[in-house]
Amino acid sequence: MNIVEQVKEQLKAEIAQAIEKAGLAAAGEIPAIILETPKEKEHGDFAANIAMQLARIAKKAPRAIAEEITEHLDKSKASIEKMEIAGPGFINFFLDNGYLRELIPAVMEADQSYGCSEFGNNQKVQVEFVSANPTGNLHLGHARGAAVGDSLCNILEKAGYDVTREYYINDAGNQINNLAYSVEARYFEALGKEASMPEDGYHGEDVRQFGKELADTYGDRFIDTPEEERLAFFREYGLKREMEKLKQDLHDFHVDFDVWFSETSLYEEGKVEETLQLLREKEEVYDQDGAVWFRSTTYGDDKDRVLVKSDGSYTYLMPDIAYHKNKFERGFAKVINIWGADHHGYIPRMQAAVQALGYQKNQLETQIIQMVNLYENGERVKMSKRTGKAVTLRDLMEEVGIDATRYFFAMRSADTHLDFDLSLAKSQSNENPVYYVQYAHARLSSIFRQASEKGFSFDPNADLTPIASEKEYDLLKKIGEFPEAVALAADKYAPHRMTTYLHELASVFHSFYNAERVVDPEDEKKTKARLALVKAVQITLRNGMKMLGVSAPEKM
RNA sequence: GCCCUAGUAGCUCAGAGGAAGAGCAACAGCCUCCUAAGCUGUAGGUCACAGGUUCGAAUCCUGUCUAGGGCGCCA
Repeated sequence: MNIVEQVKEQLKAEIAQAIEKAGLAAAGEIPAIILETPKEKEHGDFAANIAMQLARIAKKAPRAIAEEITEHLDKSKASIEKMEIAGPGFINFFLDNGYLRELIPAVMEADQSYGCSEFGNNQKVQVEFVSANPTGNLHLGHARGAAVGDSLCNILEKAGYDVTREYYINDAGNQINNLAYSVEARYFEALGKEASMPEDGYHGEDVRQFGKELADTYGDRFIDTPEEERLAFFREYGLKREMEKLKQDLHDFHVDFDVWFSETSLYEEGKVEETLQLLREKEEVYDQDGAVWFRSTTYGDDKDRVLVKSDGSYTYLMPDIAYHKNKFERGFAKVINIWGADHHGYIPRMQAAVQALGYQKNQLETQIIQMVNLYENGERVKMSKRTGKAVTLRDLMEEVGIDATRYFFAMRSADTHLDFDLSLAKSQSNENPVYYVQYAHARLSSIFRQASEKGFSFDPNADLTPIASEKEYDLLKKIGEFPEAVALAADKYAPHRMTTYLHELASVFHSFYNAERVVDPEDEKKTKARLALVKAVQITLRNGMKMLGVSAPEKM
């Protein structure tokens, strides 16, 4: 708990005591006291709505209650400077903000771990995200999922969870057979032979490239090999190359996984069969029309779902249930899936499956990444997956850059449709929100360069008493909110709360920067104190940007 | 038809019981001074609509309208 939270707790305790002393309510009747940080400056440093909440218990008008609370409050104990009753019965507290200075050494001490909290109690959490089929390039939707997923993982880690990042490789289904056929077709094509793409083939440039590679390396060697053998080779080759590409693209996007989980491994280890057997024993499945059905309606799904088709093969759901069983067996208290919007109808059946396996419904959390529409110069950019004509993650990184792409995706709540404005993201101007935050960091760095040029050395033990202006306190308040902001973002699975926070922090800093001078050769004492303050800002900003996978430039 | 998302300033979006918010765009100012990719100020709103719950609703409930998406023995 940092000093801001301590002061808040103290103030809450004093309010509770005042309520008792005034005889407004007995100790057991007092509702949880909430202190808000008002948006408006005129509403003080903290505001309490307790008087309104007590209206019914005390059977008095809220403003009268507020009056009595303030009369019985021990101002000396909670560094209260002034109290005002406002609106329907808010009590606005104006504090002596000197205590905020204590944040500076605390932030410097914590350094890279500033922002961490015990919120997650070291609970084991698994986040599965991206998990795109290894059959082509990562497109816009995957890019959004990667940015949101990775940022969420960083946030969860900072909030005190033990996080595993996982990618589920769909390397067992039909789509891999189609990949093999597609590679084959491109291979023949590269050799100048007649070749036709399968109905559901993959038309991407990458697959064409693989065909060329194979033709260059092996010549016409595969033309006479038996089809089965040839396809097996192409399948392996295609999968290997696709995975290399995926990993590289994601890595370059600053997204790395702890576990790459192969669907095939579930089959090889008999996990799929084992899971089906378990469901049968638990009488969660039944046979009908030659197929095996999962009674998902027991757990609120619209209809029962087929697990084994009448031709004996599994549906997609079956290995996926086995996969989730495996997740929980690895000891994760919570499993978070980040899925594309096209999977959203799939949530109820997966939740049903988790319950059928004997786990709690809320142990599985599914976040949906909504659709991304691309705009350029005000025009909607049309994309077609079939022809492989789609904007890829790689395109975005090259055209827009990693920082802007990651920031843009992290900026909006994930479960709403996103209009991605390419022109805006590419523009090197103040219209682009990512620069606002980065510029703040560059300015901070510049201050330290200037300071050292002018002979000031940064002193972590500087006397901080010169820090006393409103702008400085505003900065410190914002810095003090950081761990709470991280924990809240973790609690709501909402990375976009971090971009909001960083924007606010940058804004308070820019405002301070314009109003006050840090490096002042005339006043060494003040300069040293402010350098320490500004160092705390820099640490906070940098930690936040790192969570979003955005770089913190020294110069711009 | 059923289910999910959304509808808040001109535009893009936060806010999810407590005092209507940000960025961009518009308008008016600010660089002899640590980076003007910045700052300061002005203007801009029936929070889609109608009911309900509450001391209090953009926020919760019910219904309606509009937009997008999902509803396979595909993955």
